[in-house]
Amino acid sequence: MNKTKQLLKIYQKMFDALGPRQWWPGETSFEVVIGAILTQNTNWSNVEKAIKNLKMADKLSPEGIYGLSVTELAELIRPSGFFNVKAKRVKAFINWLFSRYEGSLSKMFARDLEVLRSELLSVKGIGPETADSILLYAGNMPTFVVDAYTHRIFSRHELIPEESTYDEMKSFFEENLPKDVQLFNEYHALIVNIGKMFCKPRKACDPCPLKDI
DNA sequence: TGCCAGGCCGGGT
DNA sequence: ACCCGGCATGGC
Repeated sequence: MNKTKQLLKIYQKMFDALGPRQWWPGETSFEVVIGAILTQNTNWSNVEKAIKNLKMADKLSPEGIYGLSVTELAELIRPSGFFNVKAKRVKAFINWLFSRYEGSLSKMFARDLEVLRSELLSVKGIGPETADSILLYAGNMPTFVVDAYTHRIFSRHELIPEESTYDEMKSFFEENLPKDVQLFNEYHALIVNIGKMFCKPRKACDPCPLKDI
């Protein structure tokens, strides 16, 4: 069986197990961008509290965050953990957004995918997963998001080498799947949800929906 | 009650 | 070019 068929079969199994995920949670693309930074190595429920704080303070906008000091921002996003570093990272992104795109996500997303991706990676605090999450889930651009669950699930099933790098895994999916935003969106969402439920660190995956691949 | 969560950076080797 | 410690809250 070729890799494309295999990847689509896995997708089907996950979809059959969970149904559509409707990702990313968030009312606006800006909320998705901020959530992408805040969720770095952090449980989503904690991020929700931080987002809620920003909303209650009426600061969940480029202008709102631009007007906050790093200290004030850190206090609002405290529940998301690593709040001091994340406050700097969010501010770094916002400052860059204003200097490069006049504070406009629409202008930012009007850019070519690969160009924008490398620009995002140049912002301190935005790494490959955060950049790809922003591009795919806030910008609807066809880039595949890789994360810890992707690595854990696919290496355990011996579909990729355990020592694979981020870019190697990203290429593996992009080269063997149709370049389809909706598919990339749903595929990653399913991986994360399957991972949360069945693929814990140093624990057996049973009962794993992908058992007999 | 430790372990884990949708990473990334910077310094040391 | 890797490897590792640091960053921190909240849920189970």
